[in-house]
Amino acid sequence: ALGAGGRGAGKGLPRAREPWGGGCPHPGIVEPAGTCRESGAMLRPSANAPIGAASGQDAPTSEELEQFAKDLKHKRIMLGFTQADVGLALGTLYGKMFSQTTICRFEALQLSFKNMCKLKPLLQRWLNEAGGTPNQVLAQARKRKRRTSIETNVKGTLESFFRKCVKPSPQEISQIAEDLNLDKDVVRVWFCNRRQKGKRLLLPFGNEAEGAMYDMNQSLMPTGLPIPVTSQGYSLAPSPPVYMPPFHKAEMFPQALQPGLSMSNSSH
DNA sequence: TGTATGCAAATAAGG
DNA sequence: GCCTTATTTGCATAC
Repeated sequence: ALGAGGRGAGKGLPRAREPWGGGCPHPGIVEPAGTCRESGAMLRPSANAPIGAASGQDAPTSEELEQFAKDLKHKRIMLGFTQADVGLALGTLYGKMFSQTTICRFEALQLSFKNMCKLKPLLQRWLNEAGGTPNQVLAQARKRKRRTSIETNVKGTLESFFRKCVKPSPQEISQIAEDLNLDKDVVRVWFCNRRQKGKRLLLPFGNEAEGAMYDMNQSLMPTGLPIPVTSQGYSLAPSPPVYMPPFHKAEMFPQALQPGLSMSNSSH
């Protein structure tokens, strides 16, 4: 199945790689959503202060994390492991698998400070034992549900449902899931995330006209294409799977939506 | 082929 | 059990 995930990724708008000292008030760690907003998890300690709230008593300083990330990368390369190897090893050795992406972001200091602190012990352990041979493999290395890739046309259909009703009832969700042959939870989470996205997209532009289009408690009148209706009374996607979201401005200025993106377009 | 990154699915926490 | 909000994590893909 083709996910919508990465098309266009890595191109023109690189996620700001805050090099632990950039313009952000919290230099170093890239915040998850990328803004410098003051979130508890994102609070970054001052250069020399130990982190208190981030991850417990002996949380590392940002300098320590930075050094550790460097060491990790260095040793990994020395030993001939790829980022994917490391992520896999964490799963087979310690029961918590990670993707190449996560390892990459750890090395590049692109995770939140809190997240860095959380992952460090595992990676530290791997680092300490990397030279040896794995002696035990955990059967269940993956706990997190595998990410579902929703096909583009199915997404289009979901968007159509969403435009008609942003908050379907559990029964409606079940029906939609059945219609689309998706897991009910996948549909439920999709609507949650979609509502979240809608709100996020509205923020940078205040309550402009587009904002008025979005009411969390109201079904929306489709503004554009007619939407076919199933026998159950739910609309089906219009044949063109491509949905033009009502938040055009946001789409035009993704930096504003991805706070992690730097307007200065820092390159890596 | 390994790494970097946009977008969004999944999860955590609190209500 | 479901919601919202915040955050973590990975798929897909460009480099």
